[in-house]
Amino acid sequence: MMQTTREKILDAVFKLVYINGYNGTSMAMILKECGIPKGSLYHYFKSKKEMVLTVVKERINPRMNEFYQLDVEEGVEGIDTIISTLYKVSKKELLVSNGCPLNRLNQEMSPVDADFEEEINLVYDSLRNKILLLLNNSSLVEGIDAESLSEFIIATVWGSISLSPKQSSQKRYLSTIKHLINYLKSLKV
Amino acid sequence: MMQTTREKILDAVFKLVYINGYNGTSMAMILKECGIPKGSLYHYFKSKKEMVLTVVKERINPRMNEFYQLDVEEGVEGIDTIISTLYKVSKKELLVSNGCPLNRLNQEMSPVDADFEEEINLVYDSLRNKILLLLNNSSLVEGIDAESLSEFIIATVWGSISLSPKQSSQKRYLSTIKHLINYLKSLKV
DNA sequence: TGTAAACTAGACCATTCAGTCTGTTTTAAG
DNA sequence: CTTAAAACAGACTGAATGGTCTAGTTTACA
Repeated sequence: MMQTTREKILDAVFKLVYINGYNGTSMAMILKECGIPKGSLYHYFKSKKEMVLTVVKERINPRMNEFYQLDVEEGVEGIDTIISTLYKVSKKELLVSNGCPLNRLNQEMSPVDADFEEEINLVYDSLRNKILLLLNNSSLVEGIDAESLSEFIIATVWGSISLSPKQSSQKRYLSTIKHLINYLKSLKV
Repeated sequence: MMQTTREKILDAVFKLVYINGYNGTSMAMILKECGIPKGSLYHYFKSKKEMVLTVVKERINPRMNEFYQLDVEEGVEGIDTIISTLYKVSKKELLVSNGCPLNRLNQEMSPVDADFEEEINLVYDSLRNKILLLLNNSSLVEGIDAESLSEFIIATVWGSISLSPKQSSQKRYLSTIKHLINYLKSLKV
């Protein structure tokens, strides 16, 4: 199936912003990457900002949901779904190469632009809520607050991915995740 | 004591880059912030890049060491020093407001510039090595690898700080750190 | 006090930036 | 076939970018 102009643009923007960040990516770079003239691009998006926000919605958000498959399964303890997802994710190389695209943009844009903050938090919240749902569907040892635990899980995964983005080896990342899994297992009743 | 021109520049750069990132901070902004004319500034630093790298060395690095006081204490289990430092750090508000300045710059610049990557990794490594030293000075339950545990600690703390930098409340951050402390305590023999 | 070096000062420069403008071509509907 | 809208195309614009240049001023020391 042939890719539409709009899709070509979004793919190029995702790729370049993932590597160079928002301010590090110029319109000229984007135009060159997707080989589409300026007039066409501005036909689809009214500004650079709107374009990148669209990438968050239509590229990064689905990607996050694809990576972190965290839906409630019949007859499976929620926390076991989380653990097995963590295992699976730790095997996927591409995620680690430049850190988490959402987190990267979050660091750069959220402190400086409320629209980005809002859009990025939507993705983050949906992820956290899925984890929360799974945790509430589990029997945990007493005194464990599911909400703060869901934050902890996300914080640790994101922290692992974002540590020294360029050279962080798969192995290093994996051994970090093992500690998280280790901790989660200790919370099962 | 009076502040030198060079110090004024570094302070302004630290502040602005912390908020806006590297590419989001222009020379014009820096000049305005510190009220120093261009010619003077370029007398001290030959380029924007050199200037920001100097900020990493002379502002961010000492700041990290000041925040994370992780030196070996006589007669104290290393892991207890880590735990009490985590407690202390979680009470310091300023760190959380815009995330960790080192991590922020890391996310933006490391994938794109080898000099930044190197300089930032120096700070990160010194922190990790301190933690490693403390862990090696502790009795941990069997099967725990101190090296990967030190990575895990940093990943979790950085992840906690960087999650939704703007609005992440102190409370939320604190409850995340509690899980880390909880885990660390479970590893004491 | 003479003088070289350190520092201050800001006008100026080429380049790049995001975004606009004015057309041309293609598509789809009647 | 006609026609209006959607899409393509790229030259052009004003503002902002990092950095240079040529001065003037202060400092430190001989």
